[in-house]
Amino acid sequence: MSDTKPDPIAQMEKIVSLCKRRGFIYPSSEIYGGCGGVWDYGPLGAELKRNLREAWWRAMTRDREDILGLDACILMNPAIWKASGHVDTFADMMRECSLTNKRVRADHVEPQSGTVYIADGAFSEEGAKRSAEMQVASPELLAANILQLTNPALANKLRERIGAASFEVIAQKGISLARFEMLLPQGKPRESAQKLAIEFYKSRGIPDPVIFSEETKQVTDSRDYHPESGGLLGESRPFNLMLRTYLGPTATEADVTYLRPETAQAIFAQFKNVFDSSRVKVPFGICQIGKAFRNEVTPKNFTFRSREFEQMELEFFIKPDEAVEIISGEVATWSEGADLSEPQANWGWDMWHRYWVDQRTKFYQSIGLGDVLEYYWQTPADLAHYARACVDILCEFPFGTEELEGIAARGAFDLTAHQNASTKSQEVFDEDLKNAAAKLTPEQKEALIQKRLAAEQAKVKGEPMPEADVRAWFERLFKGSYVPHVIEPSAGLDRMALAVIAKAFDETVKTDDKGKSETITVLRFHPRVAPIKCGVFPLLKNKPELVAKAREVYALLKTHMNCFYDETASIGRRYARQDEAGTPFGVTIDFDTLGEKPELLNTVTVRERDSNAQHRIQISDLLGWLQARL
RNA sequence: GCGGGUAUAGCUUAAUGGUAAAGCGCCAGCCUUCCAAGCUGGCCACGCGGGUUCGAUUCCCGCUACCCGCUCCA
Repeated sequence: MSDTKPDPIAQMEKIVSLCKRRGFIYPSSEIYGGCGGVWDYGPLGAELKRNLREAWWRAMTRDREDILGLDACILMNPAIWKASGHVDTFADMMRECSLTNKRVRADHVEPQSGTVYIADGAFSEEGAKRSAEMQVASPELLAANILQLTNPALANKLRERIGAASFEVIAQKGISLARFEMLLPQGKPRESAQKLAIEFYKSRGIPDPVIFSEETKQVTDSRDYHPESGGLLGESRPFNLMLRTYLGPTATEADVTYLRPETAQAIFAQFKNVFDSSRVKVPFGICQIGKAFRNEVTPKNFTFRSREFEQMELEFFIKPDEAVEIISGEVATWSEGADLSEPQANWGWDMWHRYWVDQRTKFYQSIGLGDVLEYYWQTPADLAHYARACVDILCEFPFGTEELEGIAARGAFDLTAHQNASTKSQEVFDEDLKNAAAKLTPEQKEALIQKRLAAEQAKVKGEPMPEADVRAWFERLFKGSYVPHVIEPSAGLDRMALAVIAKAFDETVKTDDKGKSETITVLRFHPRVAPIKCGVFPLLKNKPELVAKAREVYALLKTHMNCFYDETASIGRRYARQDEAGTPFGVTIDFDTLGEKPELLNTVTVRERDSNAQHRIQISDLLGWLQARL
């Protein structure tokens, strides 16, 4: 492995290039000029993704007894997105601040009064001088600049003739015609706005801005300025990161629905069906893998943030801490060094949350990402009001350390929201709880209620639950009924695939005897996720016995794992090809296999990608040998 | 969404106002007894649209995509 930190941009370019060259990832719709923020997986990428998907699914479902799978549709009743809050947050008319680009809901701007400062543009002193000197090289620039300075009326005519966009392009080298307008904050002098205006024009590429003309005006009860920054707000326009579509032939507004922006809501919406049809008890989980869509403003970093992506989400439903306390007499909370290996009946949400962070970490270790992980524990200020805790599992990419997975403790927020919106109960009945609660004295019950009331008062975010609601909730609880709480590990499959590729990517420069050096690229995938597990090669192509034997070995292996047969070019080249595809093992059939040395009859060479080590293995042992290492 | 940059073969690059060169790769053949050997032959490109021009891959404009920075990320 290389020790030096490579240039991150060059590193990403190499990875993108390799991905295309070897058939991992291609730009979508490339022959038509592409499609922004969408990427397709080629043959190797599809295998890699499938391996990751299957590893996750196996870890969640088959390796456990307490998690069930679900495969819900991308299209759902739009009421789900209303209930989840997605529509409300993003379907409104939004206005964007011209200074800070912050967005506010158009109907949330309170009327404001005060002094407005306006600057009509600025030019660069140095730039103006320079363009005067450069008149031969750039007469249009000079013309535009001089016109702006000396004859704004004529400049406007020029702008009309060639169009604002062209004019802007010509003039922008030394001049910005952008309008700066802001409402002065109460008690701030005009100079503070001038300072901001200078910064504003600097950010538009003018290093030493001189403002053309300034004016001030008084406004009363205006809704056109950002409540915090004071910046002029742009036109209001609909803003929603959800992709809209129409469900039904008429395609009217009444038929609008959305491509899901996350898979999680389907799990909540189907919670009762799964619970009622599966004979499970809380705690248990429902997991799902599927596509989700977000109309991202800025897709970036290759596949890291795309508009269509695949999520792998688990909703793990647990008892509210109060229920745990009633049943077990105590609630275990996390402390450093706590044993997280086996879930316990007395675990509170905190322990479950830690448990899932631990479980997910083990998963990442099992696919070879263990040593590039970092964790970010959201502070109370970061957290959404309904969330109790959230940890981001981050991974080191060439472009930075970015989120792979979020593990949130969301309380009963989601199921409660759907219960309220749908008017269908999302409660479960817990007989143990009912029986335990029946043994409580009224004083003990009241103590539990008081404890909760105090906790509500101590909340950092959100309104405390009214006492009457708290008492009603406990009444249901004492009868054994509650809406389960949830821990949500939510991972992005495409990000995971990119992380695996970036982690595996390795380049070394090799110099041969003649002093000729070349760059060797190897994808050091963990064998478990490698798209091709094993290459099968006859040592030489023009010896029919070798080819026939190699085809035989290939046939033996290919029904058990993804193998690749290759007989062209030299054996070294074939190894190199597979190195670049990340294939961990290569099997070579040589003359000894055919019995040139009788003691080696029916043995093959297995070559390991990472060490170049070679092992002589009996063909009859080969499958087992390989499977033990995958 | 804003600002800056880039766009030539599968990949990496070159040259040019008169239709494009190379390396690597890939394919076929020969050869080759284990880490990108060699020989022969072959395939494949100026992102899209418009303008200027006798002629545009080259100059100009627009679009699209990607990269960088800002913004956003429920």
